[in-house]
Formats: sequence, C-alpha cells, structure tokens
Amino acid sequence: MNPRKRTLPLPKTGRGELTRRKILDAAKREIGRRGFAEASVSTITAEAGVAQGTFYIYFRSKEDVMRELVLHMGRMLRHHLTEATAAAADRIDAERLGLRAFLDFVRRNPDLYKVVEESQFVDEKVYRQYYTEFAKSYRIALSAAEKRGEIAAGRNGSTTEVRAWMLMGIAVFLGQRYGLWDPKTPLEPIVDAAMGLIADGLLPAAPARNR
Amino acid sequence: MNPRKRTLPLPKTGRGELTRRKILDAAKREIGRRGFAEASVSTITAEAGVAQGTFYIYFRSKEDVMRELVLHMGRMLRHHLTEATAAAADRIDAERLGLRAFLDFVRRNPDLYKVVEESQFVDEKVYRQYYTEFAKSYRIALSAAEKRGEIAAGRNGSTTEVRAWMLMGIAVFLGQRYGLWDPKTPLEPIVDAAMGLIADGLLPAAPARNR
DNA sequence: CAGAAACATGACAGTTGATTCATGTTTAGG
DNA sequence: CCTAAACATGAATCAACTGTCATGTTTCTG
Repeated sequence: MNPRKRTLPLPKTGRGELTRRKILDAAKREIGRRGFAEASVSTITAEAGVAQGTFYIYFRSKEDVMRELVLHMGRMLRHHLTEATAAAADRIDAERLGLRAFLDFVRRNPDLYKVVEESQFVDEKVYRQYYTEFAKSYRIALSAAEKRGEIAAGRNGSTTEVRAWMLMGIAVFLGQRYGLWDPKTPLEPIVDAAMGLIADGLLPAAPARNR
Repeated sequence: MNPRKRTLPLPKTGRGELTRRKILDAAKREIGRRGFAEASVSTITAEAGVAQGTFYIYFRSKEDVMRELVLHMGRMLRHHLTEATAAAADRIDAERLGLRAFLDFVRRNPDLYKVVEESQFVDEKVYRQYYTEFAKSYRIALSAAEKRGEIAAGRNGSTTEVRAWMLMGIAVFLGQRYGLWDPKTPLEPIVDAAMGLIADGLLPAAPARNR
C-alpha cells in the first residue's frame, strides 16, 4: 500500500508538529538567503534550535525539504492570488490584480520565492510540476475569458498555452527585477506599465495602425 | 596595476588555448546536464581528457568557470540575435525575429542555457549583470522604436524598462517550456501565438473595444 | 500511572570532492 | 639546440557535510 514512502509520516503530536515547522521555517530562511549549497543541515537545525539528528525525524534529506517548500509556496501563492483576483471585473482586471498580488507576495516572501526558483536545480520534477500546474489553471481562465469575449481569440491552437507561459514569464521576471532586486520602488507604476503591454501590446493604438 | 587578478591569465600557447577550451567545453556539458553541484572538477577534467590539476592552471575554481560560461553565453547570444534581427523591417518584426532566434539558440545550446540560469545561485552578481546588460540594450532599442512611432508611447516613466524585462521574461519562459522541455514541437506556431500578445495584447481588436 | 510510542540529542563514522604541489614534459625564442 | 617559461600530471591534503545510532526524554493511551 505504501511500497516506498515518498515522504516521512507527518508528526503525530503537537510538539512534533511545532518542531517540524521550526525546521521548515529555518530551512526556508537559510536556503532562501544562502542558497541550497550553503545551507547545510547543521546550519538549518542550528537556526531552528534543534539537534542535527532531529532533522532526519521529519525529512529524508535537504532535497526533501525543498520539495516540501515548493509545494508550500504553490499553496500559499494560489491562495493569495485567488483572494486577490476574486473581485476582478474581467480578465484584464484579473491580470492586473494578479500581477500586483504576485509582486506583493514576492516582496513579502523573498526567501520562499528564491527557494522555488532554485528547486529547478535540485529536483527539476517538482519545479516543472509547479509551473505546469499554474499554467493549467491559467489556460482554463484564459479560455473562459476568450469565450466571454474579454480577450482576443487565439491565432492558432497553441495560443492559450503560449499566452499562459508568457504571462508567467512576465510575472516571474518582474518579480525578480522589482520584487527581489529593487524591493523599495513603488509597484503601481510597474503594474500600470506592464498592463499596457498585456492589454494592448506594443503597437500604437488602433487609429494609427495600418494593417 | 592588477592588485588581485580577477581571472587567471589566458594561455599563451596554442596548446594551452586548446586545453582551456576543452575544459570549458566539458564544463559546459557537465554543468549543463548534471548541474553545478553534481559536476565535479574531476568529472569535468575526465570529460575533457586532462588531469585534475590542469583545471587549476586555467580557472581558480568551479565558480570561475561558471562566470566564464555566462560571459560566453552573453557574447554568443548577442551575436546570434544581432545577426537574426539585422534585417528587421520594424520593431515588431525585430521582436519576432529575435524571439525566433532565441528559441533556436536555446534548442541548439541547452547546456549553455542551463548553465546561465543556474549561475544565479552560484554567482548572483554575474547573473544580474547578464540580464541587466540585455535589459539595457533592449531599452535603447525600444526607446528608438518608440520615437519612430513603431510602438506605442509608454504610460509612465518606467514603461520602457518594464517592457524590456517583460519581453525578456517572455523569451526565457518560452525558451524553457518550448526550447528545453519540448524540443521537438515546431516553433513557428509558438512564435506566431506569442507575437499576437506582444503586438496587440490580450484585448480584442480595436473595433470591438469600448474605452 | 505504567508502558508504549513519539520525539530529541549530539557525537561520530564515512564519504566526497575541491584544491595544492612536487615533479615531469613540452614549447618558444634566442 | 638550449634554457626559461609554459603547461601537465595525479597523488596527497584537507575541510566539510551527510546521515546514523545508541541513548535519553516527553507525550499519549488505556
């Protein structure tokens, strides 16, 4: 029924739960700040205030903790975005609110964000899954909006998926540039500028176009 | 005059140059495939067909090789893109040609591409520099196109820079998704779909818009 | 409250892999 | 063709970490 347990069983007592969380939190900070290679299990457990051996009660390895953190980020971000876009008037509005919320999230959780990006080089599978799942929800939302006429119909069969990946790429890069690297600058002008491209593209407004 | 040499001096003989190149090539393949952590100096030198010690004649450390490879990628990619976009009729055309060329490049140089992405976690400085420089050229090109009226004027002061980072994010994500992860699928439909968003945005064509 | 299960400890065994170095070999240039 | 500089070697050094384990301590359950 459980030939090779993928994950160690979860703690069964309150104490255990607390300890596990302390380790996870410390790992997030350590890996986020110093990077996966620098963050040793001993650094993590020191930061968490527990003995080294305790780590292995809850996690098989450092990689195991990465996986857990990626899943955690997925859940948190999904929740954050769902809340933020709930009141969107239409898809463009949802894009704006979503982008804004994403940048906020990155600024509030730089460590977690960096862990997820680095997971790519530690366990590619979990990283791909992370983005593939986001892309899937994105595709569904875009398809629906397309049917409602809120956004343009695609040029070909790949359009919706391509759009989803483009929008994710935009968010990730703006998150990196303005969320992580320049955490003080106001986000509104960034989001405004971004929405210009997302909604209308690079081309000048229609009246001037000749096509 | 050279207080602390950043880089070891370049080889002075043909033999040395060849050896250095063999090591660099092997490092690119090894790090690209197995990742920075897995690629040991001994693996790299074995692959290059030289002794371990030889590595340190040309590079101070494994990280040193990463830096070198990032710079190399920058030069190669810049060259590739310059050639590809030379004949562009206008900025939109340049975007199309550039995106297409970028995806091509990624498919042709997956190892190098992956090395650059991982460099972020090995020497963040060189990684930032890499993208910051690309962003700079991008800004210049976009500004010029804006003045020529080929693309819409920005909404605010950050527009040009934000656009540059968005377009880079788009390229990187499509490069990852369709260049690396799905290296067989034809690129044309991807590029077409992408250009829809880049040129016109998500909103339906102007006639249908009411604003 | 007693026994069992869960949890915690920290020293340590064992591995790994980066870097050094003393010793050769090859090349360039006079 | 001879010598200094350049290049190459690979065994040895050395530091760092991971994961284990024998030994406690705490919590749960009946």
